[in-house]
Amino acid sequence: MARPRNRDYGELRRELIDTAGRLLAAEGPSALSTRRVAQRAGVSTTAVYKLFGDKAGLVREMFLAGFERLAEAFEAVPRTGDPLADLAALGRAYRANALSNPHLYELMFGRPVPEFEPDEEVADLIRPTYDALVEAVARCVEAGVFAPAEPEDVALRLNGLTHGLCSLELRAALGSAEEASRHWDDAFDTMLRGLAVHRADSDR
Amino acid sequence: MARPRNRDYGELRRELIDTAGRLLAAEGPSALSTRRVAQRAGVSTTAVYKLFGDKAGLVREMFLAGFERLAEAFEAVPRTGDPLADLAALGRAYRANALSNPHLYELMFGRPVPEFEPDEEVADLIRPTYDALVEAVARCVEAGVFAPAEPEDVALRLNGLTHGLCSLELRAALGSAEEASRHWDDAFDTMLRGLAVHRADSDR
DNA sequence: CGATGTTTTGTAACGACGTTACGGTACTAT
DNA sequence: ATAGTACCGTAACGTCGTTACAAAACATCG
Repeated sequence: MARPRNRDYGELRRELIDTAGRLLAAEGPSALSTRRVAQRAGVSTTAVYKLFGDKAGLVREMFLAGFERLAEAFEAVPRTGDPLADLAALGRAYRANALSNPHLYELMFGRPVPEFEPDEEVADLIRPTYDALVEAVARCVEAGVFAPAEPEDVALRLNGLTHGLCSLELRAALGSAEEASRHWDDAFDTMLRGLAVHRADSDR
Repeated sequence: MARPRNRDYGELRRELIDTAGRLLAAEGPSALSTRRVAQRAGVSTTAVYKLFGDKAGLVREMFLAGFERLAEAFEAVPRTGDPLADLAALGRAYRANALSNPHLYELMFGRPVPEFEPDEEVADLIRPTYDALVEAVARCVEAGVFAPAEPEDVALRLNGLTHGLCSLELRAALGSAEEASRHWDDAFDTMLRGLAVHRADSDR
């Protein structure tokens, strides 16, 4: 004697997340309000709270959607016989993803929305994406392209550099697109040269 | 027939900026409201608007105060005969400044307050601090410690890495303080080795 | 089919925010 | 003393996140 069956909310969920993403991209973080998202999707604000609990819940889903996109971009990177080239391709994929979803990137790796802070569960969902990087580094070490080192440590260094460059580029601190590409290439060259096995080490 | 003399507002300005900084550090970006800042300083919200125009004006001053602190930290780094050591010391000063003023750092290099975006004038005030880095790099190149390169380009690479590492550490992604220090040292070692003149280049 | 009880949802409200209009207060120059 | 201007606090407007409440929708049971 009740109404136990919930309707399928998957569609509305996706629609709201999508709407929120477009709103964020179009008008920036200050436009991302539950009211406006609901209004754009043609539902009441209550619906948002029913589905996501609060604004942080909505932002959390956007956050996860962003990581899904990044994971897809990583999976699209082929695994060739050249581990160094694969690693560089991962870096390019990371950069391209950041540039084509700047606001989502800020959401994922900046701190623009004070309502939401990633928790333990979210961290677990993110880890596999990071592991792809670690694994690419491990292949470089195994192939003898890199000097022996802990892949996790090297991945962290590369991640630091990559995130820093993304951050600078999104702030337009890398100049034009061509200049930026040059900076990326140079920075990666430098870092990879530092990681490589070089004769000087064995000479001393 | 008037009241032309303006009182000296310097004190109240500093007090408000300071109060806002402490509020930001204590309770995060969401607590940074003109109302609360004014209340803490014991004045009316109108005073804030009188002195800073709007909230963005206040945030702008906080932003500049943060850069002043960073500039002071940079100036405290001595200029020894070892340009490489000086460069590393600059990196450590940057890191220490970020860690001791995390919210201010977010304000300066993240994007937590959507109300304020640095303009041209602010960029000019910041440049000298960045130039200190460029100059330190130039000394390394001149001394023959680094392979010949444009100091601006190399500085950008180092800035990218440094900012990326700060960003990761502020997100607690670098582990304990000791682990983080090790990561910093390793990352800088790697990058600096990549920038150094090494025998392998001339051997080929 | 209709009654029932739960789920869903829109309306309206609360408190806090940024911002500003307004009116009173304080003070200087005459 | 008075007039006129700078200053400042109060209160308001619109918007925000969030929630209480009541109406509506609907699956189950008689």
